[in-house]
Amino acid sequence: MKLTRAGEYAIRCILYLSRQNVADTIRRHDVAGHMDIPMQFLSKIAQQLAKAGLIQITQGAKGGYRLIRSPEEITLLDVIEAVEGELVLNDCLLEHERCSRKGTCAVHQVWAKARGQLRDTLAGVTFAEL
Amino acid sequence: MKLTRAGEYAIRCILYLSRQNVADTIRRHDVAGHMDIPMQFLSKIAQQLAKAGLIQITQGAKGGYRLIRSPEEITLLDVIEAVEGELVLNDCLLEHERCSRKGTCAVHQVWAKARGQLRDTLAGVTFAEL
DNA sequence: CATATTAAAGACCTTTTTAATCCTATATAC
DNA sequence: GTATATAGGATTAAAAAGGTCTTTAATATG
Repeated sequence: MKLTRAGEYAIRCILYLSRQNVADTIRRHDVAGHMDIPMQFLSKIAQQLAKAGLIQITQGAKGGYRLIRSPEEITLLDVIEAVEGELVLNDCLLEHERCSRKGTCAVHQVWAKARGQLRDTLAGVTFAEL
Repeated sequence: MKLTRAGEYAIRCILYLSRQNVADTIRRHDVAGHMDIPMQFLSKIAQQLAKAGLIQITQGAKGGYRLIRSPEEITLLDVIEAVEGELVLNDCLLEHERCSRKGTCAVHQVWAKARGQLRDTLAGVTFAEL
C-alpha cells in the first residue's frame, strides 16, 4: 500500500528535469547526484519514463535526459504509472472474473471509489506546480 | 500500492462474522471454509484483529471468533489498519526528519492529501453496510 | 478428572518483489 | 578513432508476502 523506491526516484528525476532549463539534456550523473538516486538504477527508471513518452534519452558524449512534455503537461500520476504500471489498490479490481462471480460485492464499490479518488488527486498535480 | 492478502482475508473474516448472528462464536474452521482463507493463516490474522479490539477469540471446544464491536462500529479502515498497520502511501510521510530537512516539499502536501482522502473513504464505510 | 475439540504461538519455509549492481554493447561529440 | 555516456541483459541480495508445521494451551462435556 505504498509507493516503491523506483516510483519515488522517478518523481525526483522528473522534478529535477523540470527545474532545469527544460530544453537542455541533463546528464544522468547530475540527476543521480543531485537527487540522491543510484546511477544504474536511474538508468532503468529513465528507460521506463522514456517508454512512457515523458523523457527523451540521448546516448553518447553530452548525452542524458530531456523532458519531452512540458512540466505543465506531466502529472504525478503519469510518472507513477510509468514506472509502477496502472495504479490499483487491491486485487479485487484486477481479477474481474473472480470478483464478479461473487455477485454484487459492496467492498468492490468502495475500492473502486478509493482508487478513483487517489488517481484524480495524483492526476490533478503537475510538475509545473511542484 | 496494493492491499495485501492478509488485509483482504481480514476483511472477509469480519464480513463473515458480521453476517452471522453477531453474538455467536464462530469456529475458525467455518470462517476459513466459507471465505476461502487458509486456516493457519487466518489464525495469525485473527490474532491481530483481536489485538486491535475487533474480535474476541475463545480457545477450546466450541471456541472460535466473535465480534466485540457491532458491525455498525467497524469500518474498513479499522480492519485494514489492524493487520497492515497505519495506512501510509509513501515513505516521505513516515520519515519526517528526512523530508522536513528538505524544506517545504510540495510533493509531500499531495501525498498527505491523498492519504487523508483514502483514509476518509475507508473510514466512511462500516460492515453494517457491506 | 479424562478426553475430545479447538485455537495460540513460534519456528520455519517458499515465492515474489524490491532494490539494486555488474558487465558488455552501443551511440554520439569532437 | 577516441573519450564520453547511456542502454540493456544478467545477476544478486535483502526484504516482504504468504503460508505451513509443530508443539502448547484452553475449554466443554461426559
